[in-house]
Amino acid sequence: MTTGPPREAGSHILHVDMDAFFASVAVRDTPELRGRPVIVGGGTRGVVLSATYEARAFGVRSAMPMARARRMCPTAVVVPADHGRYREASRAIMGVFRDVTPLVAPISLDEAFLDVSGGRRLFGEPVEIARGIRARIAAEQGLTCSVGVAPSMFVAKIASARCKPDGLLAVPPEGVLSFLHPLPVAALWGVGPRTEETLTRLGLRTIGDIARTPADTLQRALGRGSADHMIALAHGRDERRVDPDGAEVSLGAEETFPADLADPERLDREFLRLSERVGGRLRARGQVARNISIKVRYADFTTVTRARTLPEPTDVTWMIYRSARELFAELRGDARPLIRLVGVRASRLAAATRGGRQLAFDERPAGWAEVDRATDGARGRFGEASVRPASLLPGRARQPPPRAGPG
DNA sequence: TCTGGGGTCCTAGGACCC
DNA sequence: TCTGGGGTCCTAGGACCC
Repeated sequence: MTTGPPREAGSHILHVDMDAFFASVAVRDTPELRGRPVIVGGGTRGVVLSATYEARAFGVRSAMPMARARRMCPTAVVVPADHGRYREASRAIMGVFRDVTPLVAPISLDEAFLDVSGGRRLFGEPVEIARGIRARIAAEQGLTCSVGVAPSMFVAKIASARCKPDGLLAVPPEGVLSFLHPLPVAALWGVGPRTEETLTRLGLRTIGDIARTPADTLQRALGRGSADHMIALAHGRDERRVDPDGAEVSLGAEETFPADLADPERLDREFLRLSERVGGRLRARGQVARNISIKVRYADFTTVTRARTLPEPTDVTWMIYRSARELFAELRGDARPLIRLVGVRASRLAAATRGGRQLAFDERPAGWAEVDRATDGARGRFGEASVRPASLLPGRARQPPPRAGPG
């Protein structure tokens, strides 16, 4: 999408990022937690999903294994995630954004880019808009956020990160290079630990160092695509526009087991369960997938993926499951026995259309699609737990999944 | 320290076609 | 009979983000 005014006219981009979002929602809803180190996360093999600044003072960070986080901060209050609450707060926050511009591109539940170039006459200068958003979110949600204001998305993103928590930082067009160049390379969006290490080996520590490095040196180290992209950013160039309706590329479900699994029947049931989730979500969104992939993570954490392109796109649980189990069966030959995680993903998504399908005779899509419709309908009326395939029912664990369609 | 679950994007290499 | 080159589709792996 290329909505919005041309770059030359001067874009005004906001990046709004909630502060310690999950943990802040927990503290807001449970006032006794205020001022204490709070960690959202858990599970036997969980990681930290969010931590208050009081917990971060002990070194606790997002994505850190919970066991390590508890050791670093034994006094922390650990609370389980409550995604319903986060979604609710997120909807309200995104609503505040959309009150000032239709050009809102959510990045996650707690983060979005806003193009406010067109709203200046109505809502004032970008910094005023940013102040207004922060005030409304504080008043209506009892939550703080940080906002970066800049001529481009990536500078706005870096700016919001540099003023956390509860901050506001505006970078004017003429200040972009002097803002960027002293920053460490890892501040660039897309530079993670690996790329940082590569850049460090080249003696490049700051974004300014990248800007001063010959292109071919970076291209040899990082590949042409990444190098050119990084050089453009280091010079403050970012052509991306705020795209309010970016289409999803894929959709998946995965699960890490409390203990590693070897039992083929249990693994098979997991693939069925995950296929159900993926199929249900596809159907709820009115989409079909052309490609199905599985992911298997072994006890030693090595991870493999296998994918297959379907002859026809599908949203039928049985088709997804059948692909998944075939891919897994092909993997079993050289697989290590203990498995930590399995996942199912649907990609190459498109809008579902009625009719016009040509499928092999033995695939019986109509029958299975009807099963899905009945299942989805019952779920809608009676809740998620009301309908499960027979092989997922308690006491039926040993029954193999069906091999052919109904009817 | 023992590593979630949701994703996106990029690269390399092979198959295949002209 | 010692081996082109471009384009497209596909898969696997990996880096990265929240």
